[in-house]
Order: sequence, then C-alpha cells, then structure tokens
Amino acid sequence: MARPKEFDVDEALQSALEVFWRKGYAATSMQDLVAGMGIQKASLYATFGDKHQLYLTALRRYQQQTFEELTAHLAGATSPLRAITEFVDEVFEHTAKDGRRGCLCVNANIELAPHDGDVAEMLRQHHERMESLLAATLERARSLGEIPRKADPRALATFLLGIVVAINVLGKQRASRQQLQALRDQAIAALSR
Amino acid sequence: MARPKEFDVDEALQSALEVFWRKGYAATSMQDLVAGMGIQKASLYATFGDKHQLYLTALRRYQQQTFEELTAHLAGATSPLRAITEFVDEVFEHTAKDGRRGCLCVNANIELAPHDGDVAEMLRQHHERMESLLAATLERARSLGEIPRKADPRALATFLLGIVVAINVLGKQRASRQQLQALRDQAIAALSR
DNA sequence: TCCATTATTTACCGACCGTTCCAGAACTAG
DNA sequence: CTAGTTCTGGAACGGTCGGTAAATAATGGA
Repeated sequence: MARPKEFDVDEALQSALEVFWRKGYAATSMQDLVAGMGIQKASLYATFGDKHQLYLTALRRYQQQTFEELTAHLAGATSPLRAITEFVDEVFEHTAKDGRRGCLCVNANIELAPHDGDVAEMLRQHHERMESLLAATLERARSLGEIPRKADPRALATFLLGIVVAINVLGKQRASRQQLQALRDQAIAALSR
Repeated sequence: MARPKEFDVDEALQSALEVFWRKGYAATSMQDLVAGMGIQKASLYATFGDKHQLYLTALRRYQQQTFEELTAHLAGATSPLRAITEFVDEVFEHTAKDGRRGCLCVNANIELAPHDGDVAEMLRQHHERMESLLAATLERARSLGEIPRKADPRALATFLLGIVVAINVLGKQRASRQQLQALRDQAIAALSR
C-alpha cells in the first residue's frame, strides 16, 4: 500500500535506548540519537515522536526486558532462594566488571523522576512489579523452609532491590570490589535471619 | 584597591549549588544560574569560571558541608551507636518528608561520574571520608560493647552508606514510607548482628 | 501503468546554548 | 582630584539545540 521503512524499528529503538543509557537524557542531543540509531532525523520524528516520547518508549522497552529476564530466572526455580542469590550475585559481578552504565531505571530516577511525572509513574510501577516478583519468590522460599519462618518477604524484597540500586549507583564511581561485595554480602546475609 | 564585589560570593555559590541540586547539571542553563544566583553573567564567569568549574566548586562545598555535619554529629558522641542510628533516621525522615532533591553526590554520581573524571574522583574521595568516619564510629561502638564484637566496622560502614544512597534514590520516585522504612530497618537491624 | 500513500532526504527554522567582549560605573591608593 | 583597577550591565558571538517543511523516491493496489 505504500513505501516500507528501510530500517528495523526495533533495532533503532534499541540503539536509542543504549544512547540514553550511556549519556542520560538531557546530555543526549537529537544528533547523538540520529547517529546512534543510523536513521535520518525526519524518520525519527515520524516514527517515534519527539525526544521525550522516544525516551519514554525506550524506557518502557528496558523495563519490559529487565522484568522478563527476572521473571524467567525466578519463576519456577527449583530453589527460590538460590535463584534470588544468583540474581544479586549477577548484579554484583556485572557491576564490578564495568558498572559505568548502571541501570537505566536508576539513572532515570535521578535525572528525570523529580520533574517528569510520566517517568516517575513508570518507574514506580516497574519498581512495584519487580518488588512483587521478588516478594512472591521469597514467599515460596519461606514455605520451602529456605528462609526463616519469621522473615517478612515484602520488606526483604524492598531491601534487596535497595541493595541492587546502591550497587548500581556506587558502580558508577568505580567503587572498589570490596565495597560492592560488602553490599552483596549484607543482602545475602539478610536472607538467613 | 579597586571596586568591591556587590554580591556575597558565598551566598551566590550556595544559590548555584541549590540550582544544580534541583535541576541537575546538563538541564541547568547559565540563565538558570544567573537568575538563581542574582548576579550578572559576566560576574559569574569572572568569579567562578565556566559552568563546569562552578559545578565542581558547588559540589566541593556540598561535600564539605555534609562531612562537617556528620562529623559534628558523630565525633565525641557519648553513644556512638545511637548517634549512627540517629543519622540513618534523619536521612530516612528527611527523605520521607520530601525526597525529591535527593543527595547532590548521588545525583552527580549518576549524571556525571561516568563521563567526568574530576567529578568521579571527588565523589570517590568524599565517599571514602564518609565511610571512614562511620567505620571509626562503629569501631568505637564495638569497643564500648554497643555492637557485637565480631562485627566488621568497615563493611558495616559501606553497607550503611549504601542504604543511605538507596533511600535517596527511591525518595526521588516518591516511594512509599513503608518502602523507605524497610530500608532503614534493615540498616538498623544489621548493626546488632 | 498510474495513483495514492508513505519513507527518505535535504535544507532550514527560530530559540537558546555557553561564552566573550566592552563601555562605563564604582571603588581605592596616592 | 587623579590614576589605576576591578566590577557591572548588557549586547553580541558563533554554534548547537529540538523540531519542521517541502521535495523526492519507493512501494503496493487498481
């Protein structure tokens, strides 16, 4: 019915996501995006709307990806506790190796949430979903006797995510491995009491 | 020997600090600064150099202030443990009340540290000093028998600062009081383990 | 084949960016 | 008072910002 796009919309969006991830929102110019996405400016505007809309779309994509990843890892795990430990460890190892990019949600949280209601709302919802997933998994761990009966799954989930956030922040100043490990260790330790 | 400045340099710097704190680095224009500081552009450049230098100066000031505050609170406290608990509680309460501004260091960490060596270095040093101060206070608490003998002051200090960071980040998305409290509670709980 | 539709290209827009310059005002030392 | 110095106010700089308009190219359906 008409001329088809010459670029892959999904690929372009992924590229935009990575540019925003690396440089932040305000510091990313449309030129940066155009260069990173490998398309023309007008195509960008026609396909994704303006800078802000594109950012929201990219952020949404990131949230879907991370939520699906975590779900895949936790849902149906034989040992919920081990799955959670592995999750924390993976964040730790990944950040210790190179944490400069951090987590796009944490970045958005700092840079945009206070002044951008759309972003703030998206971040709150995503955080809620991640926390609920962790809490449900901890609940499972508790019923299997992997963590103490008196443990509070919800509070523990909040705490674990908090540690993950802290690791992501400190990774950005290239904190020492010991520092990151101290955070990881406290997270793990909290699971057994 | 010549015409004196018509504005208070310290006041102007404090105003600049608050503008950067509220809006971030990239999203703050020189016009924003000029308006917030109540001085002319040329005066700004003559006194503080360019935008980046001004930011570094403001950040340095913030770090000095926060370090001095914490020192005043912890040094010579009769009960080191209670002083530390109060510190965490104050961060918690302050953030729960209105956490939109967050902590300038955390903000700088996310927005600038990965791409700005000067900022990254300042942040690492400041973090080190804060952590050492906490560790020394925890050491004192341990020798007073306020925390278990087997506690590791350094790791605990890293952990406490990590929780403070997490509280500051989550505060920016207007997280619920319960969520912030879960973080606070885990921090306090870790002290008696 | 030709039309309707959509994508791409190119050029351009006014606004604002960080920064500099300069004329003149305000001060002090002599 | 004068000379010398520094600060102030404001205009102006070139460059880049986010965003758009118009012309051209490519497609599928009739």
